[in-house]
Amino acid sequence: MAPMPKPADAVASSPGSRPSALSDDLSFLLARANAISLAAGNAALAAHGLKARSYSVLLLTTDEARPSQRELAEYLRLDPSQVVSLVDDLQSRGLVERRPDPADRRANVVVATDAGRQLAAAARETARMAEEQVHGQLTREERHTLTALLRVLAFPET
Amino acid sequence: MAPMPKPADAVASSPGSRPSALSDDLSFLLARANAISLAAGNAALAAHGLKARSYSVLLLTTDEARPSQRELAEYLRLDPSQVVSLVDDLQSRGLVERRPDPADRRANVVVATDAGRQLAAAARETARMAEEQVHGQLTREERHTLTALLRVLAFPET
DNA sequence: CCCATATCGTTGATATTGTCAATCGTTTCT
DNA sequence: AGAAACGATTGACAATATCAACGATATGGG
Repeated sequence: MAPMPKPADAVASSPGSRPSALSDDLSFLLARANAISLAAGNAALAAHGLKARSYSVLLLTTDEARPSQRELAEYLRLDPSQVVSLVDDLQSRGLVERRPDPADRRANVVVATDAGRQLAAAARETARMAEEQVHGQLTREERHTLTALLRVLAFPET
Repeated sequence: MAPMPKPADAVASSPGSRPSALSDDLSFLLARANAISLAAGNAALAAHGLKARSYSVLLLTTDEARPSQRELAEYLRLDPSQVVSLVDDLQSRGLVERRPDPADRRANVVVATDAGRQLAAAARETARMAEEQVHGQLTREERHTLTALLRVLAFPET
């Protein structure tokens, strides 16, 4: 059982093939991998009239947690005003509803409608397949490792 | 020697603490981790009058590989027209030069000036420290693993 | 209880970034 | 040589990000 995946390295010096200045920079790799993943996701979700953004909002509103807009903004790292637009759009399509938070009348709880849940389920399937293609080079175990490591960066303790 | 880092999972059901719908979605974690990393990088690099974008361009032009603008665009996943703007900016500040590619008169090779190299070195230090803060939760070995895995996603074979 | 202060959602203005088509000069293919 | 492809550039436009301000509530201290 190999602890270190070690996927085909030895990138040392194919001359001129790939600039090396950033090739081991975690931030850069993060940016590039994200760009690729995002492009694939958007392309796939377009079939449902969604983008990565609207998809993630929709999916979160199917959750038990019943997030408020502020919570959505924080979780997705968006400005609250962007969440307004996203929810406006989803709501206008009948996929989502704004409900007053009984505990705090300033806040809106956003919750998916039946249609929203239905679309979310379909889109989730599509997204899953798109990811499969993007992450296909990794074994299941590698993906688990990657997920765990990314979670540390994505949700820092301090 | 623990093969799997396994950083504090069991996120099963702390009620209301964190929406779970996306918490194990690789694409989402990628996006969020990148957003955090990018924000930290931009904040740090601002001290040098740079952003993540301009920094990465500048850094690549200090490389031996002497990238053309097209190569920069491809590597950074930018539209060629965006590279024009970035190089324009750096050039107007005397950090970078456009040189005709002797092998192809259509192409420009972009190369850092002495001032550019000097700034790049300083900025690199700054960036390194900023990353240290972002990735501080990971051990050195975990970072290596993460880098290797991300490289597979960032530079797919097929 | 009342006031000062903070929060949530919203709007609007503005900047930054992303995307696309068209063009010029050059290269490549046949 | 001529046709097609390519690199850089420009310009137009869409999408996204960032910020300040506001009305409606909440909250905490006096």
